[in-house]
Amino acid sequence: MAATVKDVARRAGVSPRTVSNVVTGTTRVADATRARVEQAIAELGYRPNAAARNLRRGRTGMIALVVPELDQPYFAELARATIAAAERHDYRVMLEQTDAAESAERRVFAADQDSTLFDGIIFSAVEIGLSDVRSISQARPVVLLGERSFESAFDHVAIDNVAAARTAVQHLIDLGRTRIAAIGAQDDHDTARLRTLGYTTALRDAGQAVDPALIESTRRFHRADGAEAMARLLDQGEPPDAVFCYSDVLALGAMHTLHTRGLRIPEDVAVVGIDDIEDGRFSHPPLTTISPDKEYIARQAVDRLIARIGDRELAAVDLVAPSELVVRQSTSGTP
Amino acid sequence: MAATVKDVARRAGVSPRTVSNVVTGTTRVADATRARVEQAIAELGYRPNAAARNLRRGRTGMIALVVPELDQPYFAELARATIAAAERHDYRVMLEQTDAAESAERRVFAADQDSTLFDGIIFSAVEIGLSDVRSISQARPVVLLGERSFESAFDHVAIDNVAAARTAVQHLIDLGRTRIAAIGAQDDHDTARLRTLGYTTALRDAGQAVDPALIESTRRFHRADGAEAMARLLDQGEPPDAVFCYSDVLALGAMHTLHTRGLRIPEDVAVVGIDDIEDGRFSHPPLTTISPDKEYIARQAVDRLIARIGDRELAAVDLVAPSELVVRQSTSGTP
DNA sequence: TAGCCTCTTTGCCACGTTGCAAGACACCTG
DNA sequence: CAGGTGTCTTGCAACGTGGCAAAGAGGCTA
Repeated sequence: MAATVKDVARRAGVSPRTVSNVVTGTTRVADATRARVEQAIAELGYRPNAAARNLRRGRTGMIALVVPELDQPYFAELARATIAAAERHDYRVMLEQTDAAESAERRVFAADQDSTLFDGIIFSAVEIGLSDVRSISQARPVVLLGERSFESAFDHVAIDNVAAARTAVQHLIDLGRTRIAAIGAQDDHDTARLRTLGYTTALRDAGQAVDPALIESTRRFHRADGAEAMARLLDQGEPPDAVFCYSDVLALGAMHTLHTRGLRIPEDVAVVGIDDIEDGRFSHPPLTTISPDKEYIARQAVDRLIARIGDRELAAVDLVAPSELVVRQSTSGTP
Repeated sequence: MAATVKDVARRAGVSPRTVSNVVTGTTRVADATRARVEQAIAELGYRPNAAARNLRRGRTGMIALVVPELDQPYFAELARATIAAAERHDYRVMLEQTDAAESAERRVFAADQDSTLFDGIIFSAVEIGLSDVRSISQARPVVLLGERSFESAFDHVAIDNVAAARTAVQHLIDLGRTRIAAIGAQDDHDTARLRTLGYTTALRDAGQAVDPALIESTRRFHRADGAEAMARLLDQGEPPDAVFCYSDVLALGAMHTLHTRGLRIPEDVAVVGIDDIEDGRFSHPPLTTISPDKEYIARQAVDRLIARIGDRELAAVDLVAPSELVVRQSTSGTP
């Protein structure tokens, strides 16, 4: 049986309350007393019981970060940044994976079940619908990451996806490319929709026609999806001379196919992605990408969530995270 | 204020105890009563309070997985598998990052502080020393992942690193390579040491000399470290014709340098890694690697940890996870 | 119809902690 | 030396749940 405040108190010859005062540091304690208590704590190896503390305090000091897949580099990097941001508030982060739409429901439900385990939730899941979020939000504060069509009701942090996509495509246009494909479109995915909008807007602004045959949908955002989409594009009559991928991982998959087919990057096909994951910096060739400020996103999301935990009545805000084009050899040619 | 069992009980016209019986399902409850209680739960949006439940039950249903860096693909994939394995036992996984040796101490300490938050810990951190683990292990069950020189004292799951390294290097020897370099050696890292042992053993068994100049140490296991180590190897007089990297990420970094220097893979330099991360399947060329069974590792670690939570007196076991060579184009030539 | 048995439901209490507010004590000022 | 001030310590109670064992209800057998 682990030692409790009572045991420590007995050993140090003080009341349990004083032990608590020493441990939490909220109240003034005489140096001599503190020393005695600390020694007793050390001797007994006392550790505060988190469950009891949580129960008494009415909060757990934990927030949940819900992502589709932890082993997608973007989310892993985001998770890392989120954990770091939460740490500064003395909060811990519990990671939840939704995997896929179907599974997501189950998970979200599970998260809701054990809800009292978290003080708040950061959702970076794409599959979750408005009603799901709403039902969760009744119970506890929620911050959403990524675009949402129903964003106004909740705190929300994202890059400007239309602008990001436009910038990426404009970069390809500036290189003189005229058959620019897109990989990653998804009708039921808000972020993807905005990126498609940015893509078509950029083309139209440049006076280029939008060819639906050059817009490839993918079921998910995996390397394999990017590879398959690229293969489909190449199997059409006239291949593209550039491709804008809605994520770096898709782009890496697309490049895989291009290599396999013996096409040169960027001479035959230029490739640009979004996310700026580390893989892209070391791929062959290194990947041009739109780099969202993940630290900013994580920090804002955490700060906002914790503010909301403190005051449930705060008005919802939309925060736009910075993002910038990072040009590497997948578009700019071999150095 | 959230609804409690008392509120539900009042509404359903039963005692709080009956509500608890319905929720936990441990005791028989008449169908009519159950229906009434469930309706009241739904109406009030009642959710069990995790803190109170943990306090009463004396366990939290959470385990910690401690890894160096979550955004290293291997650990992200391992985390994913661990979360899935834990889920089958109705356990949740809390992820902790140690980042680096120094930071690790702080984290481990923090984990120990809040110790009662977890029922057990799975350590996949390389920087942690025996004394650290021992101090933690006093408080709660621990399972170690990866090689340890002090393994006998704790439950422990790992691949056979010597055999894995030998297999990888033997593969390069079989291809006729004669100047086989190694990237990733670290004197103070048990896993790295065993891999170096496997490397030298394979060379000696094949009658090849071990050239210390071909063994590159790296401070960490990042892409950049692999890239730099490869550059150092190439800057020496005679370049290697093959390189065995102690992780896929190192290998991807090494390939980056090879591409930059205009060397062909595998014609000029064959590359093999360890970990079988997804990146390697889509790199250019796809990476030959030793594939450890991550699902096995995660499952065994979780099963073992939970068994130990149930019985603290279990004898420590060493479990060897399967691993196999996966040959791709980074060694076998362009298809 | 009494007695026994099984199935349900319940009351009591403790898990370990901390908020609150009062109590104890020493010391200082006038 | 009384009164006051500030510092430090304490007792009490409650957070919400579930283990235990006993009480209650209803039905069946003899």
